[in-house]
Amino acid sequence: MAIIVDKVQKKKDIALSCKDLFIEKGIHKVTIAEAAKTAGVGKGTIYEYFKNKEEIVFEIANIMLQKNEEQLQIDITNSVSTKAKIKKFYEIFCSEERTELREIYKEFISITLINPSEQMIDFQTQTNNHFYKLFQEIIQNGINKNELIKESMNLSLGMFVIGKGMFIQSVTTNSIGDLKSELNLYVDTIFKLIEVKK
Amino acid sequence: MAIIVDKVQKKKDIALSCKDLFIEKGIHKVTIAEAAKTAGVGKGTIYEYFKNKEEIVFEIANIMLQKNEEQLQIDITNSVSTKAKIKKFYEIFCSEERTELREIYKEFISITLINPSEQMIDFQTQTNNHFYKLFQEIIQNGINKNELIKESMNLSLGMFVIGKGMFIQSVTTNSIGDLKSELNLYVDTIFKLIEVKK
Amino acid sequence: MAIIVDKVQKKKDIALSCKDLFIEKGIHKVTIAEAAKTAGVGKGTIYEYFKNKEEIVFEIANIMLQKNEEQLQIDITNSVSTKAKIKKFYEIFCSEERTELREIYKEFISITLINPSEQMIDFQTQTNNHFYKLFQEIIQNGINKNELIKESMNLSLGMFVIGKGMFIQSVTTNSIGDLKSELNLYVDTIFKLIEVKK
Amino acid sequence: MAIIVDKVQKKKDIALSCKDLFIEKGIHKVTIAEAAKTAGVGKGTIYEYFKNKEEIVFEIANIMLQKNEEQLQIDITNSVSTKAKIKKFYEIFCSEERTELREIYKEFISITLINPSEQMIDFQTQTNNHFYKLFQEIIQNGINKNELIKESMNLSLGMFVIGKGMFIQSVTTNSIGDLKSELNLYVDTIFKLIEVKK
DNA sequence: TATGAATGAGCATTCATTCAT
DNA sequence: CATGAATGAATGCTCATTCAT
Repeated sequence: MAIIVDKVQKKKDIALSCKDLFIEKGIHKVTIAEAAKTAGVGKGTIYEYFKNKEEIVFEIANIMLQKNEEQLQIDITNSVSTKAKIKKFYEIFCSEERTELREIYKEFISITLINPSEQMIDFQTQTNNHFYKLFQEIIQNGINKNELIKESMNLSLGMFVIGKGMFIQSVTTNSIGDLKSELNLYVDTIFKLIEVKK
Repeated sequence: MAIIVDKVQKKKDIALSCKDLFIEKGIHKVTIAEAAKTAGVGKGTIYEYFKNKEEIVFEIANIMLQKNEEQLQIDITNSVSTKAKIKKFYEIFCSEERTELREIYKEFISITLINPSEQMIDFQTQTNNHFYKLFQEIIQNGINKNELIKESMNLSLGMFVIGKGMFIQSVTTNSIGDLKSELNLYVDTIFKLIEVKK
Repeated sequence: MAIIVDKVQKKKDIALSCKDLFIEKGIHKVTIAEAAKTAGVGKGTIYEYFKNKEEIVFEIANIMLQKNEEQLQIDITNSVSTKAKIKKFYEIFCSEERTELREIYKEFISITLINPSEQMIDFQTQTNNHFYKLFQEIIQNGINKNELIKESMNLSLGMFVIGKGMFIQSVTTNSIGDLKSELNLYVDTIFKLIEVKK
Repeated sequence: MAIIVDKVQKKKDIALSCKDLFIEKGIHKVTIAEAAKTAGVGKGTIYEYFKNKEEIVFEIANIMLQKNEEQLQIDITNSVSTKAKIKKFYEIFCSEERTELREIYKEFISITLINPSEQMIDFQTQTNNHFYKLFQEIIQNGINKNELIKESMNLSLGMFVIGKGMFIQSVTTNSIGDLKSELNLYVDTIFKLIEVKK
C-alpha cells in the first residue's frame, strides 16, 4: 500500500517552509542541509522535488509573485485615476509590504547578471512581460479614457523600467534618500506633461 | 639604496594587464594565480599593490571610467542640442564601444546586490554622483538656454536612471529587442514634451 | 531507508587510523588531505565527524588517555606501598610505553601556551583534574594507612606537578640526563621525609 | 667617510624597540615588516643584525633576563633566611613584575616543544643552568649554615622545577587558583621537613 | 650600510549532489 | 518514497627572506 503524496502540494510546502530562511540569509548563504532541516525533510528528499537549489527559489518566487499580483490587481482596480494606478504599481519597488519580494528579486538580478542561465532569463522574462502587460494596459486605458495623450504609450517602457532602475540605484548607491518620494516626483511631473489638458 | 618604483604607475600597469582577463571571465572566475601570471608578476606582488581581488577590479574600473568620461565629455561638447547631448550620455548603456565597461558594471551591480560591502557602495555612489552631476548640468543648461521647460529638472533623476534600468532590463530578460532604439524612442518622446515650443 | 552508521565508532576508527601520522609529524605538519587519505575516507568525511583538525587530535588523545589510565589503574593497584604507587604514576612522564602519549601532550601544551583556546584549556583542565584526583587519593590512602604523615597532603600538588615540570625541563633543555633517575631521586628523598617513622 | 655603527648597540636598540610588540602580540603574530617599522628601520636592515625572527626574540629575552637576574640577585641577597631566598626565587613565576618575562618564556617553551631547534635548546639550557646554579647555591648555603638538612640537596632539582611546573599548570589549565599561594604552601610545607630542628 | 620590492609555497574548509539502502 | 552518509573540487592570502641597487 504505497503512500500517495501530492507532489505539487509537497513541493509548495517545502518551498514555503524555507521561504523565510532564503529571504533572511540569501540564496548563496543557505545550504541544502539547512533548507532540508528547516523543511523537516532529508536532503535527498529535496532533490526528489527540486532539480537544484535555484529551483527552490523559483518556487518561492512564484508563490510570492502570485500573492503580490493578486494584491496589485486589487489595488489597481480600487484606484480611480491612471496616475493613482501607476503609483500603486511602483509600490512593488518601495512599499514595506513588498520588502521580501524585493529581497528575492535582488538575488535574481544578481545571479542573472553574472551567470545568466537560460532558465533564469526565461523566468525573469515571463514575470517581467506579465507585469509590463499590466502596466501597458493601465496606460492604454488612460489613453482610451482620454485621460492621457496618445504619445504616452511611447513612454510606457521607460516609465515601467524606471521603478526597477531607481530600486537598483537605491540599493547599489547611497545617492537616493527616499525612493518613494523620488518615484512620486517623477510620476507627478511626467503626468503633468502627458495628462490631457481639459 | 633600494629600488624606487612608481607604485601608482605599477598598480595601473598590473590592473591594465589583467583587464581583458577580468572582463572575459568575470571577477569570481579569475583566480589570483591567473591574474598574477597574466600580469607577469608573483602572487605576492599583487598583494603589494592591491588589498584584495576586488581592489584590482576597482582599479580597472577606474581606468576605464576615466577614459570613458573623457570621451563622453568630448561627445557632449561636440553635440549642439540638449537632446543630442542626452543621447550621447545614454551611449554608456548601449554603444558597442562601451561593452567592456558594461561588463565590469554588471559585475559590480551583481556583487553589490548580494554582498553590499561599504567599499563597493562607496565606489558606486561616487561614480554615480559624478555622472549624475554631469547629466544634471546638461539638463540645467538646456533650461538656461531656454531649450527646455524648467520642470525638466524634476525629471532628471528619472531620465538618468532610465538608462541603467533599461540596461538591466535588457540583460536580465529577453524583452528588449534593441536597447538603443528603445532609449531613442523614450528620449524623443519625452523631449517633445519638455522642449520649449517656440 | 538510509544507511545507518555508528557515528561514535566511526569517529574512533578514523582517529585511530590517523594516530601514528599525527604523532610522527605533529598536528601542524599533518594536512587534512593526508589524514583523510590515511584514514581511507574523503576530506569531506573528516568534517562529517570532526569539527576541525584539532578535534581529531582531541579524539586521539582521549583514546590514548583512556587506555593509559586503565593500565595506570592496574599498575597502581598492583603496587603495595604508597611510594611504589607514586612511582608508577610518574611513569606517565618517563616510561617508554608512554612515549606516544607524551608526544601528543607536548603538542597540546605548545598550542595552549600560545593560542589558549577555551576548548583546549577545558580539555587539559579535565584531563589534569582527573589524574590529580587519582594522585591525591594515593596520598590520602597513604595517610589513612598511617604510611605518610598528614602534612603530605600539602605537598600533593607540588609532587603532582613535578612530573610535568621535569618532563618539560627534559624536553626543552639538555640539563636532565635521565628523567627517570631524577624522579626516583626526588621521590625517594621526599618519602624519607614524609613517611611515618615506625 | 664610512659611517661607523656600533653593531652590538644597534642590535640591542632594535630588539628593545620591538620588545613590547613581541610581548603583546607573540612571536608568531609579529611580522618582520611590523618589527622593522616599529624599530624604524627597513626590513633588510633587520636581517643585517639578526639571522631570523627568532633571533630578535633571543636578544629581547637576553636583555630581559639580564635585568631580571640583577634584581633577583639583589632580592636574594637582601633576604636573610634560606626559605625567604627560595621564595624570592619563585617570584619569577608569579610576581606581577615578571609578567613580561613569562610571556616570552611561554613562547620559548611552546616553540621548543614542537620545533626543538638546537639553537633554542642551547639557549634554554644555558639560561636554565645559570638559574639552577643560583638555586643550588642557595640550598647549599642553607646546608652549610646548618639551616637545612644535608638531604635537601637531593630535592634541589625537584624544588627548582616545581616553579616551572606550576607555572605551566596554571597557564594550560584552570586548575590553579592562585599560583603564589600554591607555591608558598609547598615551600612552607617542605621547609618544615628539611629545616634543621634546633 | 641600508633598503624595500619581489616572491611563491602552502592549506583548511564548505557544500551541492549522488545513490545505496 | 525517503534518506543521509560520503565525497572532493576549488582558492585567496600571508609573510619570511632575498638581493639588486
